[in-house]
Amino acid sequence: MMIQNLNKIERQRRIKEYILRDPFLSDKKLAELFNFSVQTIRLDRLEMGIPEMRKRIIKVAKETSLADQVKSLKRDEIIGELIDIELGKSGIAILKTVKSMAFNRTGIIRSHYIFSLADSLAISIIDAKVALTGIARLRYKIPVYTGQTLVAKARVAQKKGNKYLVSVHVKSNHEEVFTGKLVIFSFNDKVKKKEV
Amino acid sequence: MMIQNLNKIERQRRIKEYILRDPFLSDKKLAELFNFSVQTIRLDRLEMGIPEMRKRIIKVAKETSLADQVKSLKRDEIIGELIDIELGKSGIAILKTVKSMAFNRTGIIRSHYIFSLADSLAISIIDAKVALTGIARLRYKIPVYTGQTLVAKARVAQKKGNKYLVSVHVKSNHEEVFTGKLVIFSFNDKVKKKEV
DNA sequence: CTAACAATTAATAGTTACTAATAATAGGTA
DNA sequence: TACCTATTATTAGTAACTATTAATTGTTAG
Repeated sequence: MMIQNLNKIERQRRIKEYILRDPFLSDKKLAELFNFSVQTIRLDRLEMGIPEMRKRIIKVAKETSLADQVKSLKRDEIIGELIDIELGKSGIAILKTVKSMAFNRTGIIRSHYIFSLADSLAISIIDAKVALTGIARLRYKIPVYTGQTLVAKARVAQKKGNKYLVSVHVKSNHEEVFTGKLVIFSFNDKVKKKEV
Repeated sequence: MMIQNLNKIERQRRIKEYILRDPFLSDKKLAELFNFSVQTIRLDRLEMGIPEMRKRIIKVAKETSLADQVKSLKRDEIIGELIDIELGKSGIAILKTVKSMAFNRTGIIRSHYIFSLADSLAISIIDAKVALTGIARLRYKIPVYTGQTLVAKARVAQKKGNKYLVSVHVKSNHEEVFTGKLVIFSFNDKVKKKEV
């Protein structure tokens, strides 16, 4: 019974994972995968409160069918729009958040979009051919929801040789939602022309 | 016959429109909407080559499903591919870097792509409905160039209530290029059952 | 007027992927 | 031995179909 029980729990854990990764798996397919009967799989699903395949598919479909309209964002749009910049000193960028940047369930913007905004702004204010992020400390203070417009302000706080300390503050409606401190290294690989 | 014919064509045009706008309409619902028999609706669908509701839903779902084999570039370019996961414990994801993720001048992958890989992996191993990044400490150790494949390993290092400390290590060719420590908070908006 | 034809509806059998309930079986444990 | 858990089997019923054949209705050309 002990061994059986453990097996059962382990099996259910794996079934859950499989379904999470591939909601299109029917009970029959799962039964074949795990070499258990269809009935056992069903019992497992019931015990875990996982709905049948067709309902799972409908859920997945609904989550996105409404969303789409707005297609894939161009990568550069992740960066936001540079609205002001003083090379070597500071810069401001804004990003209008859209549905595709958010978790479907909650409408909360995924953290890496905010980091992308901060990071690209920080890099773009460095007055060098090449700038690379070395270390970053990020703090997400308040969740940001789809539709909110983010304003990022970056400032070079310190400079030692080719090492810059840049602080970035992101606000939405005058409320700070994110702060970050980035250590960025600059390199002047070859000839340095005027500017960008 | 002329009038009938026109009606038929008109009806089919409208059915097509309805289905386009709402792929979840079954033949029965369409029959009710148009006040024709289910059989007529079916014939119309067949004549127009429109698949049945369930297939339409599957199509919609697959277009955006994370688990989908045929991955939509946009999303996967950012998130990478989950290749193993043990909910609540650890996970592995890989990301094949491409040109569009890099700076043109140097071919070095922009840091936020690496963070995105790490961050999404960290979030996906949290066994909760909603997980949000709160704090992050990142260290970029070696530049990554276009074409390199990144392997990210995340592990829950600590858990206190709904606060998780997740460490992520990203390697390329067995060389560590990035490490990060993320503090993630989980939320169960709709509590169902307790587990584990 | 009627045979022909299109459009529509009905009827029937078979499919998939289930739910829900009940029963049977194997392998332990107390 | 009686009980218990896990597993498997069986049966009836559901939605939403496919595929086929047949019946009905309406129009119209000869």
